[in-house]
Amino acid sequence: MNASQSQLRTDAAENRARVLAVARELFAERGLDVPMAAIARRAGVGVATLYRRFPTKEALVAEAFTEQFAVCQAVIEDALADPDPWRGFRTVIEKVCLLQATDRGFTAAFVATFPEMRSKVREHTWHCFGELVDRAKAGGQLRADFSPHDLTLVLVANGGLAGVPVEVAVAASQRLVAYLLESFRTGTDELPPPVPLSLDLVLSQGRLGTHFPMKA
Amino acid sequence: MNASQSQLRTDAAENRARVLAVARELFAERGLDVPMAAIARRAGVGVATLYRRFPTKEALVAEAFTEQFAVCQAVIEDALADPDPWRGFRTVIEKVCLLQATDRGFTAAFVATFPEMRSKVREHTWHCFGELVDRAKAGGQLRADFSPHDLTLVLVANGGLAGVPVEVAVAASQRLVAYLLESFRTGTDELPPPVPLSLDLVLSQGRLGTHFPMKA
DNA sequence: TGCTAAGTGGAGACCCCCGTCCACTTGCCG
DNA sequence: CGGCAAGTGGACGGGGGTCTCCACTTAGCA
Repeated sequence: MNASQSQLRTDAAENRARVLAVARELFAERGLDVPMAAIARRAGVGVATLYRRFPTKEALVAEAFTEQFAVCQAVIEDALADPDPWRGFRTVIEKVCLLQATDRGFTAAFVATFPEMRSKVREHTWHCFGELVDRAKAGGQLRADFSPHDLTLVLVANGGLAGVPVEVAVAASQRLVAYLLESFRTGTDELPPPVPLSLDLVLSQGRLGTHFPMKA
Repeated sequence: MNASQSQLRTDAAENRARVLAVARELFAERGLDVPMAAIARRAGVGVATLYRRFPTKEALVAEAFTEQFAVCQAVIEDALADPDPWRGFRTVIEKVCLLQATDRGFTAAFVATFPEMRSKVREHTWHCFGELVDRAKAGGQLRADFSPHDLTLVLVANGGLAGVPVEVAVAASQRLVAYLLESFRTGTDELPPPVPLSLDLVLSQGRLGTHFPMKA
């Protein structure tokens, strides 16, 4: 897992770890647009050290968020193991949205690094979620016209909360999610057709203009 | 209304108008972070001309969006005139969200300039919406625990769509809004308490970190 | 303990953006 | 049609970001 760390000198390994910790902290607090210099300063190292360990800012971001993404994946797989498909479905959305609301950099990092992830992994996760959706529909608790793309929709909408203070964002996210889940479950009205808001589409834009100021 | 324009030389007035048009276009397409130089180039003028007419980028943004904000206000007031309070309520949300989805700069401009608006106007608009909410509740079509702050929640969530290509954003926004309206109307489940996501709170942060890259 | 390769920090190259300044051009009134 | 105030464009100052370079320090093996 950490072949890179094992051949590092011990002090270097410590620095690397501290940098990563600080990066996660700052990204969560302030979003991805914190300057590399700020991370370096807070970690008590020079900028060069950052760039020695992570060739680019994007690489640092990717490394800083792999943990969170792994959590997301685990959340989905756990949900599949749940005998109650609706509870599984609901939990996935709740947990992922909570993660997103808690960490200001989450959405942008997701957009910036997800395309890089081995597409096997992406497809697998996506497939699992599809499975979950199907089961929940079969159980009759999820509306039949729910589309898996609606997950992306939820993510994007919930991502709009980045930018309000975290405590507020969490509460707001919970209320938003509650509203949406209610529609997903009890809904009977006709909806506009599901939007093929595929992840790929959202991600494709590279950096997304106004929205995800991760530079490039 | 245009005391400023009337004493402009005719060529200058034309330039001013063209700049404004181009600004609206680019802000809508790419968000507020288009460089002033880009606007100048596309308008066929030099940067100095921009700064001669608009002391600062923020001023240009404000001017470019006053129209849209006036529309929003009109939408709310029209809705109050509607005899069917639920239809009024629904229409407000639909129209405002459509506006927002159509224009990439909308959300950021709103955040950047709304605090500047004469607070009389803000309060009035806000008051009107509250009225609308009360009526819709009295009519029994809007769930009793809907909070006017939920409007902000909708705006923020829908604002998350800035950053996807416009056509997609519009369709996605429509579906999102449909989901939410369904909850607002038919909802019966208990929700987490309404979040005091007041406009002021959202706006207070000055520039909102990752999310609203309007510089300052 | 001494030597060396690994590690380090900070200056600075490079780029992009906002906003200013000033020498030049041009509409328009008399 | 001539003169001047209004208008103009592009170079430039200042700031802030990413990433590089290089002279110096230090861990850790023999």
